[in-house]
Amino acid sequence: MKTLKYSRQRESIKTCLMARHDHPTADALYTSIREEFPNISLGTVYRNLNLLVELGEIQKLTCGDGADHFDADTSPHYHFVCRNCGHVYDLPMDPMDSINQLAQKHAEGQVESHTIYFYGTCNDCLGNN
Amino acid sequence: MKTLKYSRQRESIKTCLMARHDHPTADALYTSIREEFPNISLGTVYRNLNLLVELGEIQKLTCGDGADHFDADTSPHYHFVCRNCGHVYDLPMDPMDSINQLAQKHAEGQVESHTIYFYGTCNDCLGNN
DNA sequence: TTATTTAATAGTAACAATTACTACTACAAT
DNA sequence: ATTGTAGTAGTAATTGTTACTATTAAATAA
Repeated sequence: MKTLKYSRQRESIKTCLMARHDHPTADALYTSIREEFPNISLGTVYRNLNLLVELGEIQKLTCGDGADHFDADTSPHYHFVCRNCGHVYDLPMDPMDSINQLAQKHAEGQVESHTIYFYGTCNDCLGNN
Repeated sequence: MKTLKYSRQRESIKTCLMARHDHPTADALYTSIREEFPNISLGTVYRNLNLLVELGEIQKLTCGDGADHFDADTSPHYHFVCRNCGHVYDLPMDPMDSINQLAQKHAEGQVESHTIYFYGTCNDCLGNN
């Protein structure tokens, strides 16, 4: 079995992700971490992000804009994606666990979880701010 | 303004997509279309799939497995994705339009639509079949 | 029908996001 | 200290997708 070994880079990746709430892509995170670790490798960022996802310490968001985004908040919650600027916002609404049962009635298999992405235009892009 | 011109390739792409219900990727569709058009180009498949999406004649599914999938059924409906084999199944359940209003209460912008993907293990992978 | 215009194509190159590889480094358990 | 192994930087390779270019073919007009 492989024992996990401490690394400053991984710590920094997680700390940095926890500090921001804009659900950055691997590349965006890479850019901000380079301020602290000027010669960190993009591969290191990807590898550790995936490792942290496997450990259940962060979660990956695939909202359909090409690149995956990452979120340090692992509690089940939904996201609102602006079709105009691509910004991803947390949606502080209760998770609807009941819809799994709803889906289960029609599914050809065992339903375990679900993801929801809401799409629209954010206040910034609407000029309401 | 650009007028749309008929092409056998596009027709075949749409016909082929309508004939199957396994939500193929562009590459999978490319493979089956090559039986009829042995020298069709993968770029042609991508270009026409995206064009058909823009025209609203098909829809694109981004279920998080890397490649986009395509669905000739444009009516709003949800999908069940097997985490084991990657298969994508239609979920014949009513669309829950009301959850847009729910999300709207907490969203920092104008909510227009949503997507839901249910994840789990399909009957084939469970051995229930 | 032929000629003309222009969208669509095949083939290939380019691209972006991500992963794999390799030699080297650093942690940690003898 | 030595040694085993996880982690790293740097780079190459892969994958999914889009862009480019010369050519083909569909629609329109003569």
